[in-house]
Amino acid sequence: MTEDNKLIAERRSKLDAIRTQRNAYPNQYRRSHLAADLHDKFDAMDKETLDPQNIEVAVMGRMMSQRLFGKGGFAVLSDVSGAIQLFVQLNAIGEDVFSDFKTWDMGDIVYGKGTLFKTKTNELSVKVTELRMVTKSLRPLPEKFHGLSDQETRYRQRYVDLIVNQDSADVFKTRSKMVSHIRRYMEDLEFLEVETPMMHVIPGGATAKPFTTHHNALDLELYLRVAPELFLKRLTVGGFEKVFEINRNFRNEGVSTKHNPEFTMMEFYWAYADYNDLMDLTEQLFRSLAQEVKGTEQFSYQGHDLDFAQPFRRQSMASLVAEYSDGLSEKDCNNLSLMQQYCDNKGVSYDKKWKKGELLAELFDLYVEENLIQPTFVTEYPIEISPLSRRNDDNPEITDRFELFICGNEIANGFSELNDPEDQADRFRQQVANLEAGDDEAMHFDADYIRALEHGMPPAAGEGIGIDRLVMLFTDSASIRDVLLFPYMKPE
RNA sequence: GGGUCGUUAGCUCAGCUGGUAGAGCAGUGGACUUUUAAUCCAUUGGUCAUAGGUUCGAAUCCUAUACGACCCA
Repeated sequence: MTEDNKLIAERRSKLDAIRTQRNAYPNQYRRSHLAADLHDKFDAMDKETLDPQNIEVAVMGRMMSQRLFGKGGFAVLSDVSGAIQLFVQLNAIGEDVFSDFKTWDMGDIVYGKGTLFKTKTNELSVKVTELRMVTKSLRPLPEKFHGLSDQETRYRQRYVDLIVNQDSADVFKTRSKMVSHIRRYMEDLEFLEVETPMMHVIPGGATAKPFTTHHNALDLELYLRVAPELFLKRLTVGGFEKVFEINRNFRNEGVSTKHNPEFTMMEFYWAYADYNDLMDLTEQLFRSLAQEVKGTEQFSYQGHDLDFAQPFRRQSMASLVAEYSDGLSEKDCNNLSLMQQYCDNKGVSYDKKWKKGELLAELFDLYVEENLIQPTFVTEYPIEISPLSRRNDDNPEITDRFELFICGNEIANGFSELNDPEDQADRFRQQVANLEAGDDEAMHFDADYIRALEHGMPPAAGEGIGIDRLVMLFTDSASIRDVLLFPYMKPE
């Protein structure tokens, strides 16, 4: 990229000229209205009614277009709410200001004061009596018609993307609205919002590879958290019976259209509830989100029509594998050698060390996941892949756990919590064995967490909801990068 | 990690089987006091991602690298 091209040099010399005459970066100008306020109030009023009132307003924003002709011209200012047009006439502002105005560039930030009127084509505009550039833009904006479409530039220079692509700005406004709605929804249910550590001495709460960092003064290896789970559950021991946290997690894994190294989750824990209560809450939350964001419970994502008004399907993992694989029955899914035979026949590769739950999960990944378009709670997760979940009372091989899939994407993961300290210690030991066998996603032994459980954790259920993926769903975004203001990118 | 595609002016894009680099917008100069992708006339602007190679000659062919997009694991 040429840093000092001619366009920038020209703008810089205009700035230098301004500096010799006045403060080039003034901050005493104030607007009276946002663009959208003016449109809301006056768009409906006809010219004959509006013009004679001589309503005085002051607006500020980035100049996005300028159309000059002889002794007059129009400029469109864009502010956070929308855009408003200025009508600039030589007679009204004088020769000096007008000739100055003619040198301004797209992207300059401008203050305009004057009276409201409607143009011939009935567009609400400000007939300017006072005009001032408040910030010079030194870099040219992308062309106005095609905008900025280069994905890489959009992600790396999000500020430019936000200036020129209204769609992109709308995605992030929607994201903010969703997070705010979720927070309010949880508070209304009397969940308490808390913040727990991002830097962990013992990584835990999910099977995932952590980032490491180092505390200099303490000469201590620390891990960026992969999940807040174990801390939030300690809080239920402490008597906070309903807690939630909306915050960042960090996982040292691949980057894809569905994975960013740092991502946002809401996790919540609810004492005296079980995983069925979680599914009910989730379903209602998602419905109310759909109403809030979309205004309807029917909408589409990447060409798939979704209907959140229907009850979300709830189906066991084994029954889904039976449904989508070709030839395995639900009963077969409880038999390791039958599943291995099936894989051998189909040419599906697997690890001989896998237990039946692990192999079942693999088959689920392979055959089922991508087919789950309508919201589906997948239940009865095998114990082997659920080290923190409560064992089912009737079947010790499965846990009271679910994951929610929509359009083939995992959106949420929840379960009745394991609150038996001895069972939990056993499962940690199993994870440590996996870790020592080379599984770098396995969990560490967290002795303090066991100590907390030994004080007695109330029976509880907890869930994590991937906020980024949820935002993708509600903004019809194909890539997680489209819903992250500053997605991870390799250095330029 | 593997595969496919992409990278040309500030932006959006052309550029055929190798023969001196193009357009629109933006910019600059000029005309125009109700335009809205304003219009009209004139005009500036390039390390063709990077590094090698083939060739009399490379944006174009070959190799490697970087970054990105998409698909797969």
